[in-house]
Amino acid sequence: MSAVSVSESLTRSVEDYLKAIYQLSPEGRPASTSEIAHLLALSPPSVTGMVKRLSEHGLLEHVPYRGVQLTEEGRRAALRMVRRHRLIEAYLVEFLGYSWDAVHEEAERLEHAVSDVLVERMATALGHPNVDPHGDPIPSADGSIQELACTPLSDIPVGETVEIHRVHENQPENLRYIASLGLRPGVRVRVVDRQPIDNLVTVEVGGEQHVIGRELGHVLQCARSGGR
Amino acid sequence: MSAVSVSESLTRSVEDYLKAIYQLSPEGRPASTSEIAHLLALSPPSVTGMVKRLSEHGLLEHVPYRGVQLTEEGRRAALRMVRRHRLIEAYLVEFLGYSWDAVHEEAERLEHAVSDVLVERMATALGHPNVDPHGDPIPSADGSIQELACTPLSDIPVGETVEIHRVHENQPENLRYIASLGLRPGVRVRVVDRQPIDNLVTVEVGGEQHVIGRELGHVLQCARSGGR
DNA sequence: CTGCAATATTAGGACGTCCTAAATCGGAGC
DNA sequence: GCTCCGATTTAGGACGTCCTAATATTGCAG
Repeated sequence: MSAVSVSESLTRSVEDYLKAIYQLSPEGRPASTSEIAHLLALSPPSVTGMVKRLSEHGLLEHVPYRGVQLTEEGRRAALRMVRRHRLIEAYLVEFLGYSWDAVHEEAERLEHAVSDVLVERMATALGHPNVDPHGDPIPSADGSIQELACTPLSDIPVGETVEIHRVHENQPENLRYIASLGLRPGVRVRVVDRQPIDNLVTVEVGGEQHVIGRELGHVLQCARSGGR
Repeated sequence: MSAVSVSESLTRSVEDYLKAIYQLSPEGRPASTSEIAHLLALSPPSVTGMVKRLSEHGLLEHVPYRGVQLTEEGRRAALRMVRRHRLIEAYLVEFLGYSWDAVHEEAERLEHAVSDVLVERMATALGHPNVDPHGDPIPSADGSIQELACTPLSDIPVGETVEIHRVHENQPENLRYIASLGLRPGVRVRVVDRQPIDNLVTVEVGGEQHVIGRELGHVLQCARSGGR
């Protein structure tokens, strides 16, 4: 009844809404109008209006004043966009010399323009990677995604050594700063100190020590279990 | 006064109109409303309306009932799209395993989504080619283009041997047929016969003979000068 | 339990793009 | 030189997306 219609060519706006709602709650918890509006840089009334249209099309469910949830069909469409976005990012870094701070903006436009065929060609050229340059998992073509358990660096106890898995940041400037500290997915860091106020964490990475603030501490998502 | 404004982010539709008008008359002869409407698969009134808007923005000049011509600014914007389109086609064929009949549709969408940076990265990866997979010249980044003199195969006299330079066709089905005859840019063919009625031309290519009709005879653009 | 602040929705409007139907123009043939 | 057909433009309207201003709801604080 709904399986095919995902590919009935959604507009660019619709694709953005679905991806935003998915990103606000991958688990399916309702997302609020204002969260969506903030993420998409739109006014709340615009979101209310679009949400109404999308729920009529069966892509999400809207309980007025209570938020929206993707339907199964909406979730499929959203994951399709996430897959495109992350594969495009990976491709640009691998084959076209992009740095990780520049790929987001480019992918944000390309994800609406590439065909399924092109996406799969890129995936093949890349050897079907599981993660993008920021460590975010790439959903498979059939819509499954494996979110691996991560802990924000802010929550790692002093003395522990962890591996950075994901860097949850899109702003180019911030990404360049993070890279300048030697922090990127796959790097191991040791928490050597924590200040009780402001939750400042001192980490050792590649022989250097850096102080990490609250925001960056949540951007850096780590795997705690020492074993690879 | 107008040099910068080309990059003031034109909409997808506007980009399509400019490219269409350029393609209808690279030399700058006026293009008619109905020609444009036909090429873009729109109704003539839609074209009239858009043309009015574009001429107010200084991208073209419209003399009512007499057709439209691109301004210098409009021509620059159009050539930018042509460059993107043809480089994307070349890239898809070279690096992502596309065949020449599949690239047009993909490039038609991507040309609106890629950044200037990405276009230049692709050009670099390709070694700054002069022509796309159909033999069409790729405008340079500064907007110059070298159209080389071509003669339709239909106009080649019997007995002459020529090299195919360009294949003026977008339809995948037709392109596959053309390829199946061994006809593509760079191939040499000899005209062995011509029927006076219907202008059917018999050519020899790769040891085989094929009869070429009027339409295909104009699709195949050849270099007459025997040299190289 | 009531009232207020925060959040969400409705009302009303703009803009870009497209359409069909109706009017108008321009040139070819008489 | 007039007439008429085809090309073009004007008129009027739909749709998707967005906005601001005004209204409604929710839930918390007192």
